[in-house]
Amino acid sequence: MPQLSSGGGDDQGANDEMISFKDEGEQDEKIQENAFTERDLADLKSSLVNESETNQSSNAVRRSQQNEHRGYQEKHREHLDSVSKHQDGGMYKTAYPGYPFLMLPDPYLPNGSVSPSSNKVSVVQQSHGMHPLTSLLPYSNDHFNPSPPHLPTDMSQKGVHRPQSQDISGFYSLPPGGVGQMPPSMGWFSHSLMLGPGMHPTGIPHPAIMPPSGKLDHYDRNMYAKPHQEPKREKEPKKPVIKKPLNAFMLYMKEMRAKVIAECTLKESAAINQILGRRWHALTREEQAKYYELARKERQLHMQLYPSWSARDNYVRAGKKKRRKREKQQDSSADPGSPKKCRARFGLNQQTDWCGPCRCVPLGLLPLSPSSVSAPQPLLCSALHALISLTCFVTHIAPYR
DNA sequence: TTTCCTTTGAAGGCT
DNA sequence: AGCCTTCAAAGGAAA
Repeated sequence: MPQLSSGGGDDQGANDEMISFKDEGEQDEKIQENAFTERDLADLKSSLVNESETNQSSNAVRRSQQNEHRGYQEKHREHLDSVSKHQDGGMYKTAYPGYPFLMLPDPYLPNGSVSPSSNKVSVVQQSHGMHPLTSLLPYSNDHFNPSPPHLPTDMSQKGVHRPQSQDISGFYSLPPGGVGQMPPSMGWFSHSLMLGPGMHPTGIPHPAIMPPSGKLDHYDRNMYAKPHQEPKREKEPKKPVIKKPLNAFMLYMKEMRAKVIAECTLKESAAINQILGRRWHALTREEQAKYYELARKERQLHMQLYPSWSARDNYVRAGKKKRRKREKQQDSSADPGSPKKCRARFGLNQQTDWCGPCRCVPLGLLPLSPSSVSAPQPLLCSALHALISLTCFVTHIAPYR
């Protein structure tokens, strides 16, 4: 992972982003060619720009929380400034002044996430005595403890997912509602920078560690306990799963999903993701840069916490999926009217297909399923697509040109 | 209960 | 180097 080879603010990471931006530039051109109207763009941009205002006005509870945060933020600003200097030459302070306090949900916690636009904002969590600020930070530090009983001092100690530590087990004996339940959020800086001197970040359980079930509810505090400490367990705890760090788009999705759901009254994630994908392309580079930078920090912290982790570790379904894909390809080669081929044949973009993103005609209504489209039917499919595309253009695209 | 859908980006493997 | 595959999140739908 070359982009992580150096400490914060590494040039390699910047290069990566330059590449990304180059791609984005190409994508911007694509967008202009595609069916994105100026009105769409304006709406999207204005909505993005005004998001914070909207959030504030629409969520009194959160506003009060933010007021509460302010003092805490200022309290920590000096600390964070020094952090910025160490990690990024203070870039966050200058480029993204509020960065560490971005209300991004935890990228690793499926249940405890908190987002500015999310309706999952948990007042309950804060009522448990947690400082509200903690919900604003991008990482979880479920096991944050200002005075942990056993501080691992061995800097060579690696990934916390290894069930080797009585050191770690101490973090799980925190009472419910205490700091041990601090939800999503302590950011990339938290482990290494907020736990006090002597605390190595890799000595702390991390939210990226997920139980095999993927549900944090089932997160067992004894997961890391030595076997002899828990002599009688009906089942041997399975190896916890360390999730991939979220990329820029995933972070953006997490933040914006609730907003899109509210705006579009859609619930189907696939449709929402299509919209979010289009909005992502509509973002300016500066707006995207915020998420690229967050993602870079995610990767950096993830690598610090789990140096030996590989994305390959989670390729559990590889064999299964490969097999299925091969079978599908075989089916599709036998069936010239498969959806993908059909769409490709008639020049409908797989990603921006009008039938999909605008949802004016559910794809499911099209005769595109392999079972229903056979060799002689592409003509019908073509005609339908032409009709649908025309209708879609007239109703959704043309009026805004 | 499990898998699919749908998006973008990162990473790893293969050619 | 370029391509392909998988997985990150999300939750309803389908199998």
